[in-house]
Amino acid sequence: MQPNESLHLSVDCVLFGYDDDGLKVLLINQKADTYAHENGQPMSQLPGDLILIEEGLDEAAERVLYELTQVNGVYLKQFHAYGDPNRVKDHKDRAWLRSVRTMPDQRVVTVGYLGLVSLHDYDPQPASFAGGVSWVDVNEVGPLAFDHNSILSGAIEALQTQLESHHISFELLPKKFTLSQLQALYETVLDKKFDKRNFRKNVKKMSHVVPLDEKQQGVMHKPAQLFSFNPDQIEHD
Amino acid sequence: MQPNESLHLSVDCVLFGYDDDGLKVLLINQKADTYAHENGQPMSQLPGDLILIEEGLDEAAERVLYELTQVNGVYLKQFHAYGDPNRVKDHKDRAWLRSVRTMPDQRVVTVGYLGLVSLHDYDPQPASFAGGVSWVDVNEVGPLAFDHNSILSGAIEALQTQLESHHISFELLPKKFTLSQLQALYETVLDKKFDKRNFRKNVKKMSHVVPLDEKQQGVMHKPAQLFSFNPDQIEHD
DNA sequence: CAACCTAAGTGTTGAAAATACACTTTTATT
DNA sequence: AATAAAAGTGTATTTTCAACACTTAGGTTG
Repeated sequence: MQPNESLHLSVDCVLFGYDDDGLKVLLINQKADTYAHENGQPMSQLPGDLILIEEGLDEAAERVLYELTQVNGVYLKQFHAYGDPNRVKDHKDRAWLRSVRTMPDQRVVTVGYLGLVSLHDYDPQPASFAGGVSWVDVNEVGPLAFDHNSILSGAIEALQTQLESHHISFELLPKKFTLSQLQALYETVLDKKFDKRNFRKNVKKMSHVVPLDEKQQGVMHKPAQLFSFNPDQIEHD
Repeated sequence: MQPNESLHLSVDCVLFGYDDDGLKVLLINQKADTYAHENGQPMSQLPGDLILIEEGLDEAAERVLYELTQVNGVYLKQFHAYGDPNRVKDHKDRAWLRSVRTMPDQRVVTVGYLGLVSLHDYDPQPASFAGGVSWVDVNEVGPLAFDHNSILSGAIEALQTQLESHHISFELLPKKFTLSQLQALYETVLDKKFDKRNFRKNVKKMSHVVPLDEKQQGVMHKPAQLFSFNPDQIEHD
């Protein structure tokens, strides 16, 4: 048996929020005087924290997300573990770590969680106990703390591969949505265009997308049929 | 900041080995007097161990696999982290843990790695420092230590989803293989039948499967054309 | 209230891919 | 020379995918 030591384990949540404006990710902004870039810009990071000693991983991700965003019961799934021994040893991160951790030099392995919410009718007012919080367009995310840029990349990749296979698009849409919204979501996440008529043909084959007796209101064009997602109808392979 | 404590982190390797006989998984068998089921049968488990304090996750998986199997340089990829707080607290596992760990009551989170080898021309002579080692058909695996049955299930699922998308079938085949072998591999792993002619049509489209100037020898039927895998030819999406 | 603006909604056709299916060939063995 | 065993090969049909443009409904404007 080799020598070994304990280490810390954290979860980091990549919470994606979607609205007609695009795909956003929830970031925490620290105060500039405690945690900043070389140029003085305040540091941003993914919401994450150490797990408690008697807590499962999924449980920890749920708790951390709740503590930081007041959001409960959203789709949340593990996608990858990040364990580079130096991932929390970068100079830029040291001062802040010393200010919040009792053992700032301890190695930390983190498990990345992918979360999805609709910014429409499920608008979380993220309330962090430390620092501000903001939704940032995924294409406009600057340098983040630790290895959070890699974690974000990993999450985007996981989102893309799972979007089609795992029926998770609905987690990002309001409860009632139009087919155009669904198409726009696919186009945003997968970063490619779809043909409107072909797209709608495919949706008609999905038994879990059900038309409602209701139309869009207050738009200055032909109002669209509203649809909703029926989770009971998901056909499992 | 919540109270928190350190914990242990391990890697567990699900090393799949394939030959004409089917898909196998490498298990470690403990001695019956130190680690056994209620009925006295010796306990089996996946090869895994605690990671060292200055070691990355991939690095740890490689090392642990090497120490237990003498196999180096095989395909090895993280697929899931398992962190149930009670995953090493089961009665059946306690005695053994106490015999090998300095802190047997410490919580252990483990990261599962999926490994692939060909049992043909890459036959590892697994040499474990503790207990025997054996290849077991994936359909004949009995109850394992800890939560290793779940980990194995997770690995099989990951293998199935990645087989087609990640060009990993070749990790399981000998360097030179026939199309019938390739087809049998697909049928075994995905547990479904393919039509011979259609299967071969699809393979012809894969530019990374290249025919050799060589035929099978010593078989009492028409000898098959041999193929090999050219890693340079993989078309990346 | 008529003209206009905007996005919704709708079918067909040709190309490509997937499926279903059975006989001939080559080698080793007897 | 006959036999056994798996290798190897082509075509016709069905299904899926891809490309493409006009009409409709409601709101706003003049």
